[in-house]
Amino acid sequence: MPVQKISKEEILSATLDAFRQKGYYNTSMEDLAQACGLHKGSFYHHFSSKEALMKTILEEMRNQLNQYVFSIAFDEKIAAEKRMTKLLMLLKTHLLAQEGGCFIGNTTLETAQHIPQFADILRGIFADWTAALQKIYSVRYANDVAFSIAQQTVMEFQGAVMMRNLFKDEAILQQSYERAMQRLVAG
Amino acid sequence: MPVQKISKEEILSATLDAFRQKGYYNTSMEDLAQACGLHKGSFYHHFSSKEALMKTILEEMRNQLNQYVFSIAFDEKIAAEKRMTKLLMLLKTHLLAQEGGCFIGNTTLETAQHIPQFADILRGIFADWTAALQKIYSVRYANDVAFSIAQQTVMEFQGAVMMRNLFKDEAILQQSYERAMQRLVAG
DNA sequence: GTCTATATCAAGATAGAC
DNA sequence: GTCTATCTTGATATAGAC
Repeated sequence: MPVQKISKEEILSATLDAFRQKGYYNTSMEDLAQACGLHKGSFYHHFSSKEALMKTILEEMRNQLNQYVFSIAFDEKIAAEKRMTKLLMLLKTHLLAQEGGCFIGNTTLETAQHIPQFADILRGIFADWTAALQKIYSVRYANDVAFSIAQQTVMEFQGAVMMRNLFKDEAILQQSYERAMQRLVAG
Repeated sequence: MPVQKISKEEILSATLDAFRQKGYYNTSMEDLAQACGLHKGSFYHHFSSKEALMKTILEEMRNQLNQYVFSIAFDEKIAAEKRMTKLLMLLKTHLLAQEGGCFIGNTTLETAQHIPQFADILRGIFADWTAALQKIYSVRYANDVAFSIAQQTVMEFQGAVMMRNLFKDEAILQQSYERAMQRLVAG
């Protein structure tokens, strides 16, 4: 009898990396299977389709971000600046691990226009993200202003990741982090 | 003898729209041919491959942007605020016409990591774009600061287009335009 | 649960008639 | 220059042995 080569969590992690590096449409089921050390046929035992896999990854990503990253914003025992630093650092760990761009941003641009299932989850992630930053910025600004600045920080992050990858210049991302922080302490 | 159904310019324009709406990998040669009112086989008479077509579109886009959009930034006879308004308005016309996101941003995220030919042109476009905004911001800031703010404006634009499309909210883009302007007049 | 083999289909690309 | 027909490849997905 065959041995279990890989767990569900490992599959989600390995295929997430594959998608991050090559994008949704340009990653084949063959690529995904190989990333898991499986043969193509075996992969279908775990996920019935590429779309089903991606949907699971997106839902899992949303849960992880809420549980481990965005939750920090609401911990009022910690100073706002500290919360911001921590949140920005963790965003990097969760969204920019390994090579490739921001998985959430890439997937949004590639699929949100024509795969409503994905768009719904992605909207949820961006809404949670914005709400978390809004919570932090709200120590300095009225709620509506804080929301607007939070949105700006999210947008700038997305653009910064793109430019960082295109120009291979880590400083671009770093500067956008500093601006996010300045809006909190200087503003 | 058959009639010329479509000119090179018309092909570039029609296929640009197709790519904008469905992305690079998710747009087939069949899609591209149909967008031109041609049959698949006929399309190869004009372009030898999808990659060759996209490369031509990107080069043409770079020329058009320089000629009709970015050039405005260097016209010192016009007031800086006026130049900014005009440039932002024209960016919309050239990059966000019709449905779909920002053609340049989408193509960058989808292809720049693994198609160096495209990455080179895209880097050129973003460099020109940043230099144009830097020129305008330089009426108020030292050159290095102006560069940094220009970069920020580009990144925010990219993120704003993404969020606008995801949330179907035109105001998101409008707000980022206003911030780009405020950095020039308030700062 | 994983493997090999295969069915099915769409995509990129070419050939030759008109 | 455009058409139809076809080749070839690669991708999604399934079947059945182990």
